[in-house]
Amino acid sequence: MARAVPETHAEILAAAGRRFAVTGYKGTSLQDIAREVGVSKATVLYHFANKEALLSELMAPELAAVVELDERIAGLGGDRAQRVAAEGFVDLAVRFRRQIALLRGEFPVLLQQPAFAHVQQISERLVAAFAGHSPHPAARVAALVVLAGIAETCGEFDDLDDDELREALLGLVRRALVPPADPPPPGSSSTQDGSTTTV
Amino acid sequence: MARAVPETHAEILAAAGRRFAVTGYKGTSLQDIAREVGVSKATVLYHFANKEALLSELMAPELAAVVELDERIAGLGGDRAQRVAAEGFVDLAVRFRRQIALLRGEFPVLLQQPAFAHVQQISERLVAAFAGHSPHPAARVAALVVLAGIAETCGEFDDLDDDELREALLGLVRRALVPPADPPPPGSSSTQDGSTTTV
DNA sequence: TCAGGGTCTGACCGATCGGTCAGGCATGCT
DNA sequence: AGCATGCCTGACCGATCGGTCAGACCCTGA
Repeated sequence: MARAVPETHAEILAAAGRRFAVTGYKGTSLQDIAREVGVSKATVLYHFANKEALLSELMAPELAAVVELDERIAGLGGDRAQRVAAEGFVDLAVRFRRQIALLRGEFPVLLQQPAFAHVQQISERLVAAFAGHSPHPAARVAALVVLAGIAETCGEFDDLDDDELREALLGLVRRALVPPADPPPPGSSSTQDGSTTTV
Repeated sequence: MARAVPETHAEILAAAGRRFAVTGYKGTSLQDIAREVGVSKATVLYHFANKEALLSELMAPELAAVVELDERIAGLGGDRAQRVAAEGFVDLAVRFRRQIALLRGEFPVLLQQPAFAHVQQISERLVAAFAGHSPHPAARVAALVVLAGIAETCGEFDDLDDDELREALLGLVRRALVPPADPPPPGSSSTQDGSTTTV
């Protein structure tokens, strides 16, 4: 009531971000968002075509950054692709950790929605780059686990500043990922492949 | 139609598992489950008090295993706790990867439900054990990322058999987690702490 | 033959969801 | 003064949700 300047659009966006972060996308109703802003649900739908439009406008900067990282990786060979992907992804995770946090546990749902259709393919390419384009189980498992783990948890470290978190994540990635180097000999399945990581 | 033996209970449970795995807990309706079995929704609610009862009966064995792991870790010091937790958790992840997969992206929601209330505390203790009870950011970040990453993705490696997956996960955990050993000197924030992991 | 319990069902309930719509109310231009 | 436009609203829509309930259909044991 008595809204000086029609900044309602931005207020709705901010409220949606806050609610999504707490109760998730599917778990947040337009009514919830409207209540938090202090307007009617119809007003939310006056400013945004539908619920999904709200989400994609909220995620636009992050989406653009991911697309840009994907383009930077495209065409790079195993070794360089892995390094660029790892450092680029850690950077995104740190910069956007608040926004990523609000997708907690909703990646599967969101990737199915039209606005995020191509993100599915991008994330697959990212995982492949993390694995250094290696088909070896150890490389693939490490790549997916680390990537998903970072995406899922980067918003939880409120007590760390950006530099501390980046440092910790980069260290983890360097230790965890297996170098693409020369593919291990097939046949023997349980070779103890020691340590030697360091991206 | 023409149900020889009343194995409906088990069929509903199995169908619920399948549906939850695809569309998630919140994204699956009792109607969906009933349709898959070929019975009415009322039948589902005849065999199970409510939707949550369905989930907790579905997860009973996994829950028991996690509780048992938690008890095994209790009272162990940093070094031993980390090794036991890591190997125990990897073992659970491999054994129950199908069941864990059906919780994809629903851990936050599920942990809030009464039937899973104490799992929240258990998982916190597990993360602490993964970090070797170390407060160092590198240890905490590695612990949470790896644990969440494994939980989130262990159901995705359909092409790997149990031994292959266990091998890959154990390798990853040994590389990624930082040993609790002697706590690093506070003050300097950006020490390159090399490699040397091996749980 | 009949009673009773286990199994299953359609019809129904209140709540909530995302979304639509006609209209109210200011403001500013002509 | 009259009119258009932007912003906002309450009332309403059909769909779907989890859950309830009275009764129908078997099978079994007395």
